[in-house]
Amino acid sequence: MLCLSKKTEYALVALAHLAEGGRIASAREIAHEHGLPQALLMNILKGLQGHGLLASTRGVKGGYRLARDLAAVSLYDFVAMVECAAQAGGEDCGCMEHLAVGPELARVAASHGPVQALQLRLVRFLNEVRVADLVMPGRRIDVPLERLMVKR
Amino acid sequence: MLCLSKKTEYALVALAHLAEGGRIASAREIAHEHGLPQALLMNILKGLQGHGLLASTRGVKGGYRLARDLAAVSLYDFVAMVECAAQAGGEDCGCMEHLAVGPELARVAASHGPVQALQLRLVRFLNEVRVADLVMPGRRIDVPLERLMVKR
DNA sequence: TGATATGGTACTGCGACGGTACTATATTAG
DNA sequence: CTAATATAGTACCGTCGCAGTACCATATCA
Repeated sequence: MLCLSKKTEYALVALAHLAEGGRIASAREIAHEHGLPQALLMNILKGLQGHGLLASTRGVKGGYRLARDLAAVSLYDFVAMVECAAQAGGEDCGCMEHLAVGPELARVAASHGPVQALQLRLVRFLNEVRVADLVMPGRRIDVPLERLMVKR
Repeated sequence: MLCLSKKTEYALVALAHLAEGGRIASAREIAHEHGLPQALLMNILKGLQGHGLLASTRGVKGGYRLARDLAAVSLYDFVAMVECAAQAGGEDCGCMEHLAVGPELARVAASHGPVQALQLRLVRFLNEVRVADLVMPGRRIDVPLERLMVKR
């Protein structure tokens, strides 16, 4: 139902890097500094740019910088952006459509299934946590050696 | 980092079924009643039995029944049991070892990485929610037609 | 003894994830 | 103008875990 992958992990590290000082940084710089696979990170950042979370500048002194206030971005939105980076086209790539939000939430809660109950809690959690709560200037950035995973 | 799969979903439905009246029920009965794949559900229930969440009785009038108070089981424990059902042997199959709990939590929080911050929130969430909060007698049980999923 | 049920184990198809490669385009420096 | 750097876009691939199946052993009830 919920899958937070390495992409999310990498994206989070990159965001922390960018948030620290608000400066512009290239994918290569970020990747090398934190030991992330460069090519993969580039793809992830491309996706985040397509979703409007990052702004990009091409060319020699180019790179990525934050385009939105991280305090205004919920974990829900973030996961949606990262995990659905593939389809950069539309706003809503639909990969989180099953997790009802907003007006749908009431409808879901009313159906009262155990799965729906979990869904409800999950969405609430994801909406409450802001990316800024996780990624804050001054935090120590490091990538865990082992995967922080429940299973896989 | 976190992966709630169909197994979790099915297990939740089964638990709801068993909680409703506290009666014994066979895997076949549960599977047929809620349209779950029978063979798969059997495997899942076997796993939960191995972890002590369910008690089983063989034979004609046999089946599964709850063995623990669901109000005492956190979502964290539950996910660990379901997702790690494969290794029924030991208590701790280790698949959630990366998500620090208890005394480890402080250590994790101190390291202050963005990933650790997320980890912290996640573990808190998983520990706060009790299975009984999701699975309650009287709830309507139904399996969603579409997968309630964030991605996969 | 036969039917029903779990226990255990082994197997499999498929798709997503993690990661790579290549080409095009834009920007800066010399 | 050219070389270097950087993103944009797209296509590609290997591996691995999930979802699901199958089979045999064992226990219980009628």
